[in-house]
Amino acid sequence: MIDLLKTHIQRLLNAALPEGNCTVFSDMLYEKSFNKKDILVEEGKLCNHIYFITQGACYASFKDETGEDHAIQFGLEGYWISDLYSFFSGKKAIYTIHALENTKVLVLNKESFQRACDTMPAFDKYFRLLIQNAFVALQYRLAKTNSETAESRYNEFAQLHPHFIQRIPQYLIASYLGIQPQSLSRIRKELANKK
Amino acid sequence: MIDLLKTHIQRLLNAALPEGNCTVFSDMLYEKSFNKKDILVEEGKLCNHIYFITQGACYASFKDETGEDHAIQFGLEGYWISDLYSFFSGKKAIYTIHALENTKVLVLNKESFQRACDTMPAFDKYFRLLIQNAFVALQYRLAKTNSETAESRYNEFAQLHPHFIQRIPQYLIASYLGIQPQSLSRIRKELANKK
DNA sequence: TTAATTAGTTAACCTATGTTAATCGGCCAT
DNA sequence: ATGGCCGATTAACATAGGTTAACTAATTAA
Repeated sequence: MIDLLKTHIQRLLNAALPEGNCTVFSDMLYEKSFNKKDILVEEGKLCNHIYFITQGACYASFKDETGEDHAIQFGLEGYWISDLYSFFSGKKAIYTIHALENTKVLVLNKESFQRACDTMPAFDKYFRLLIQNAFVALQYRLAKTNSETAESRYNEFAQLHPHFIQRIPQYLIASYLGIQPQSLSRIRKELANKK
Repeated sequence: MIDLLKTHIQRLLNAALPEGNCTVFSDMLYEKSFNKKDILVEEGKLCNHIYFITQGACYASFKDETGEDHAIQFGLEGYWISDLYSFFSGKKAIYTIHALENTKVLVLNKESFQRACDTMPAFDKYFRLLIQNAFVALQYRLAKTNSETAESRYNEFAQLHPHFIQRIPQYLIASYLGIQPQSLSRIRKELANKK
């Protein structure tokens, strides 16, 4: 199992992984590479995998009724990304996941995920914590979306995710914040003037 | 264990609960009553419980920088409600939970929750499914918030949650949708005119 | 029962953000 | 190298939703 993932797990669990677990889990994973602009998961198809990004950058997007895409999640090295709706329910994906750069991921399929959770308590706990944290963060993000201006959301985003600001195109950050790229451009201009 | 909860669990698991589990779990729960306008969880205090509503209605709200409250979640009979940020992290709650009606809940504290998950696989799976579903639904809700008009969000909400429309005051529904009560009033008027 | 408070509605006006369109620079593909 | 795209910026104008304020209806408290 690649070091980045092992570190990630141990940091979240705040404990070392049993050596045996490491080996078993490693065998469940396989590496896969994508080129910039490749599709990792496509809306309308099944998504039976979750991806741990070891190199590169990705984003998940949602297509609205008018055909516009809206970014809902970004991932860089050390992030998991997937369409969890499809992964958990077995139904067709509602999001599309794109590679923003040449990207390498570790793939974990659903059967392995189940088996890891069933047979290794450390992994069960790890994935449980992951989704708990994701839920809590998402609820907070929605609360902010419903209560603050785009300017304030951009500031918070930039402060919380400086690495995203550097590597994700601005039109996607705008989309993630729920505004148009022109609006983000305007907001950034006003922020620059304020200083 | 009250029937409503047992049914809820069995429906989500799509399987009957072992009889022994039922008894053990029942002993972990205790019933608590709140009057209309009581506070179940208060922002800034610890929240070491999750509540299963057996009667009544509640909502969780978030206080923004200007002191305004924003509804982020509703619960009726058959819903769990809590400040999961505080519950999982042990830090101070960021939300306040209010009783909208005289309300009865089953209380599950953190130690019992842990023990139930550790000792009874059925409960482990149940709570895992709960939070998975909640995450997926929340992500979808955010996608809609970022891509649709208030009118469209209200329509979807009303269709998805007709029982909420009946029992939750309109100013809270507006807040949940991220708009002002006056705006929801205007939107409802326009919808009525369209027909 | 009435007074007082709270929820909902309406309307006039305001503002943040959307829309359209034009321009510019950088990058990719030939 | 160069032609064509794509992302970012800017500006003028449009609009959904916010704000303020008044009024009415419903609920609560006395």
